[in-house]
Amino acid sequence: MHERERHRIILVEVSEKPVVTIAQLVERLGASEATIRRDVNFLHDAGKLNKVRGGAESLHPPISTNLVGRPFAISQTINAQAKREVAKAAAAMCEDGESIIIGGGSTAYMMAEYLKNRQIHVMTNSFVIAEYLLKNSKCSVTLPAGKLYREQNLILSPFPEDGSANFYASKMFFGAQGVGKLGVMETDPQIVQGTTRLLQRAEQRVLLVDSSKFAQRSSMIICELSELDTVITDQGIEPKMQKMLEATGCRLVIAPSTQVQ
Amino acid sequence: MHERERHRIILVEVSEKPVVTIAQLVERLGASEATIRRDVNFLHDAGKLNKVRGGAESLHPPISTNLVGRPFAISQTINAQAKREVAKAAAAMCEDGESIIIGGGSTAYMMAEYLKNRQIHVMTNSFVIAEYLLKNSKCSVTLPAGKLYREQNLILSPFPEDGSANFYASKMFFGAQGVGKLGVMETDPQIVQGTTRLLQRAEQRVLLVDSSKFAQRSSMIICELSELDTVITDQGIEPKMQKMLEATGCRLVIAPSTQVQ
DNA sequence: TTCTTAGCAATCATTTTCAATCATAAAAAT
DNA sequence: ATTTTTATGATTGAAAATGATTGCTAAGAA
Repeated sequence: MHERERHRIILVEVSEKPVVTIAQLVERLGASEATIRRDVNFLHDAGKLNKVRGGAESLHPPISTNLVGRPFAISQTINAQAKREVAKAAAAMCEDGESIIIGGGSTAYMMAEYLKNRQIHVMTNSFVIAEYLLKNSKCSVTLPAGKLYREQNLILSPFPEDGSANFYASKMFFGAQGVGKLGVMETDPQIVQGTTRLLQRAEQRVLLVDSSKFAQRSSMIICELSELDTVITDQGIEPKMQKMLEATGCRLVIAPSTQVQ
Repeated sequence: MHERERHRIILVEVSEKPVVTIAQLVERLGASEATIRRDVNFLHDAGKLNKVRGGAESLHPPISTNLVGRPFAISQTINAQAKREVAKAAAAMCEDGESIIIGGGSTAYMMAEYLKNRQIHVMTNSFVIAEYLLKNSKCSVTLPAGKLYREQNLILSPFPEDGSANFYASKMFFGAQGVGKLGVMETDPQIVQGTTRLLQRAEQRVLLVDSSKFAQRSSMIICELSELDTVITDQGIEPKMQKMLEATGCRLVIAPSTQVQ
């Protein structure tokens, strides 16, 4: 196996687990311990991962270890690296002093990490985002009214007068279950309702989806593609899908890869 | 198991339970007692958790503070104990399936601990109560809309349409800065506004104050004593104050002392 | 109070991990 | 074809982590 190939696999392993041991990597890659150590040292020097005694860990350790909803905890780990790149690009679109809305979804959640050292007015219906920003940032945080759903970690309300009507944001960032020609899709009708209500409070709508979401379909449409201002995704997006998005008139941002190719 | 992995798991355990013992962690992690102690010491030095005799507890305002062996002033300790007794008596007033509102204040906050194993519909403008109930109980949790204030850990909104209008509760439990002949008092006008708005959504109003609050005064009146249905306090209340309260027609509950004499 | 037990830090032996070194094999350059 | 460079694997002494033991202290019970 080639050196680059090993590096690539090591980074994937590291981004998916909080920590991998040298022994695990030896097993996974079939190389000697010495080689793995050299690889880990190299990637560490290159700033691609964090070396710890006994193995390596991600540069971005899971920000909230005390996640409540299992489904949420799981969805956070798949495609973690791509999601992080997307989230980083999204955070870069914000300026200090700006007012933004962040919706649910694990990609949007990762934005919180990149807003840590910023001063932004954030409205969110995601309880974990609120919790993280409250404890780790200087951002001001505003919540809509509603019931707290454990599985999705979202605040949702069946009533239209949920207090979000007084909020205005220049941008809203949100994730989704799937994206197709017909629009942006979610599974739960309550999530759709909560998201669309927030969407009306924002001037620009920015969709955050890792490229795997273009293959996903779901049952309920949040909004049409033409209603979006920007879509941020990772480099895995197919040219066909890229063309389709651009045809709808929305700006497509492909987050730069932070991985070794 | 890897060191980082242990640290991560310990932090999860600590954030999920009010207090976790060394023995529990030994069991959970399969490492020796010495190692666990070293880990706990490390995390303590790193400021990630609070070390207590026999184990570790969360850094964030632990609902159940270990009374023994704390360098707090004795009066403070007694106050905490009194608050806990009051909170326990308050929780005993609730029945499963009931809808209640819990306001801010440290006494009300302690109620959360006693609602852990209950099934109650709770609306609260206290972020920490919401967080605790979401993670540790089966209660359903509903929030009003508003901005999150870090110092008070409260959700407050200047707008009347904050989403609480659709909620109804049989009882509202709330604390206060001080209590006098003129009524229940608080310092911050925003807190007064938020509390009074919630008070209107409840059938019965239950005030939770440890007896030291009868000596306190403050600048803004939340409501008059005659508007209260019940006042719960501890055994430290003076007979004079007791008479005054009973004269207003509200029920006075003196929480039984749980302290060993 | 005094006694008993549980918790804790310090110590030491053992095991694991690590970086440096060397030797070999593969690849590249001459 | 030969030399040079590079990558890999094995070895080794040092450093770090772990687990068991011990003596001490604090908490709780009698």
